[in-house]
Amino acid sequence: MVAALAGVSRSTVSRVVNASPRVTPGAISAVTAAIETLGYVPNQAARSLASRKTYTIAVIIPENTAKFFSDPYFASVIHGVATHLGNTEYTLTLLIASEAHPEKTRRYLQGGSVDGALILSHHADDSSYLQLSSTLPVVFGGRPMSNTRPADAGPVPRNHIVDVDNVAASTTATRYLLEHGRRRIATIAGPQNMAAGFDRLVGWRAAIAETAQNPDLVAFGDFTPPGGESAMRELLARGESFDGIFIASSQMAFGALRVLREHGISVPGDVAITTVDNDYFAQNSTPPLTCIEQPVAELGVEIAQTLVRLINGESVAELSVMPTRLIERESV
Amino acid sequence: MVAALAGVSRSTVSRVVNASPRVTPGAISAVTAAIETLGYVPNQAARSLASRKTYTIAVIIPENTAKFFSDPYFASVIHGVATHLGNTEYTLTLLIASEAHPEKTRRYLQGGSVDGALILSHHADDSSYLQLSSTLPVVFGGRPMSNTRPADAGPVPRNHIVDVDNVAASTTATRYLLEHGRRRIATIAGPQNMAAGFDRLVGWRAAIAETAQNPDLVAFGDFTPPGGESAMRELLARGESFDGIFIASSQMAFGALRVLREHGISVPGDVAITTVDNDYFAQNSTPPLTCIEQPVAELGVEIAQTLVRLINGESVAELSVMPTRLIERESV
DNA sequence: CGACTGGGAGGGACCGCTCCCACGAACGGC
DNA sequence: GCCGTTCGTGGGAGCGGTCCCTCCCAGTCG
Repeated sequence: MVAALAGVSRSTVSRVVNASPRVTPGAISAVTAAIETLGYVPNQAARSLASRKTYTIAVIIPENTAKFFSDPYFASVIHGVATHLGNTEYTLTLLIASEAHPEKTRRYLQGGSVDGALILSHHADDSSYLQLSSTLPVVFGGRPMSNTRPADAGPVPRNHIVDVDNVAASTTATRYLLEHGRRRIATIAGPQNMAAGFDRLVGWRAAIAETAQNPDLVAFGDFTPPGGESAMRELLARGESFDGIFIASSQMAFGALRVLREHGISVPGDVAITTVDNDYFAQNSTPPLTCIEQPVAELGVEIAQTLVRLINGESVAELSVMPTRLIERESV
Repeated sequence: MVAALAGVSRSTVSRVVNASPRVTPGAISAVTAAIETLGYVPNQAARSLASRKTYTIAVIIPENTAKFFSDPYFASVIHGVATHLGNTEYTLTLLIASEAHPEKTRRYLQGGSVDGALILSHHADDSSYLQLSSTLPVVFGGRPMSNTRPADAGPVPRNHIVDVDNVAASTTATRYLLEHGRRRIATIAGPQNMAAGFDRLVGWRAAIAETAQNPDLVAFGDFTPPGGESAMRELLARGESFDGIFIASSQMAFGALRVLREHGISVPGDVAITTVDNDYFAQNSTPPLTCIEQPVAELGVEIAQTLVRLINGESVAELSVMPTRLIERESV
């Protein structure tokens, strides 16, 4: 191996590879030369077996990849994560969790293949991840879902969370409609088994509660354009009129807009819209949408930073809430 | 450890964990019980060090994640890959390649962390991956780019490729416009450093070459909606008229449509459109687009299958070309 | 000039698992 | 009843690193 060619011991090779300060320049150059000619790459398995470190971090993503991938939100957050991790010694890996074979994911995570895990967009359904942090450093991007509800099986370990205040954000977006003279405000809410869906409906309700309106103008979508379409169709089919609507994601808003256009309903003339996520859809629909912007990239950075600190054993705040801001466009 | 609690040797534990047939039912139940009470998860590093297998496969994705994620094509292909791998013992991992620190990716891939790698959408720029297959089983989803050009540094090892015939597909799509009476056919081509972009332009040229048309009605985009927008603006700004256009991706077509609408140019009245990728954009734009459909999920399955066979040392065809088909809609 | 000091290099145990080999018991055939 | 098989099990040698401990040698000081 390398040690023989360089004429030194394995210990010295290890020191050179790990940039230990106490090595003679001569030894360093001999070893690097040997590494070069041999095309040597240290075996990660052996290394992590001995050192109990892998320097890789996993982002766990649900198997139903289509939804995950198509949402610019995740792309941006992951970009933020990757950016931060790029400056560290950690490698980022996205782990596709096969729902049919959860033990594969478990083996990977608990078998020491990674130093820590990131969970974005947690569903109420996969409660397994709530326990993960007792085995492994874990950070949730967005509050995990069961925290709203009583723990069903044993105590849930304290989880580290980086989130935005979805309730406040949607209250703001809904009030904005009211402040601009709209009186009957509907909403298209997201999936109720995800915090972003749940909390944004809570926020809408909070704003509506301050008015005399009957809070029943709700339809549900799955955060995708087709989901927004069918939710809007459902809302229109009910025959109740509304002059403003808060839509829980710009992708749904995009789908909903198509339906409004079909029905000859003008925006913002007949119906004003506010939504969440300042992405391509919000910026480029007709008209461009007034929306709540989340600091997506910063969110990613913060999540990554939190996890790395956790791995290093530093003490980190359990909850970090990032600010949002409202961007005014032509849809109101 | 587990062996002590179960009252057997480590060898027997290993046999049980690896489902070896030659173990007494009694021993099996004793070991599984011990595993259960101890919450034992085998250490992957130790295991892969000893067995030289990791049972994980990486999809390498370029750092500029935004483009990658937002393209439904990748989501579908990866879904296909994940589906196939879900039925095997392999775990799928997406490796975000930090371009600023290529050695991190190299260590991960060549350091024995994975049994094989998948490369989707290879750019001409990252030639490093062309050599990867001499170290590791590798399959390219879509022909790697330098294959068109003379090797610049040493011999390129033979790479396994799963692809669609992009040239034929775009020729078909362009001819379709001609067959429907269009006479001046433009194109919005994709990035020329990617095979999908390059080949689709070649295909368009091939169809145009059969006509008397001057083949200069080309603008370039980056496969995204904004890219399609600016390409269309550029095309219109040139002042040359055209009554048909082949757009190399439906996302670009989506952006281009916005511009046509702005300019009051009707589709298909004034300009007919064909494109590639039967995704949400093609199906839901106004009007819905005639397009070439790629068998995206099947492509993923085929890619995964090929890689697993390669890892198992089976002999596999170096090139597998999947069929495409044209779907007629209202844009022509 | 000898003893002390400290930094660089080597030796070997060990990380947790796999896998080969050897051992012993049970069983069947002659 | 003895020997040859077969099958389950245990023992031990690695896999390729890390890291602690020891050793050696050169430089310094009394």
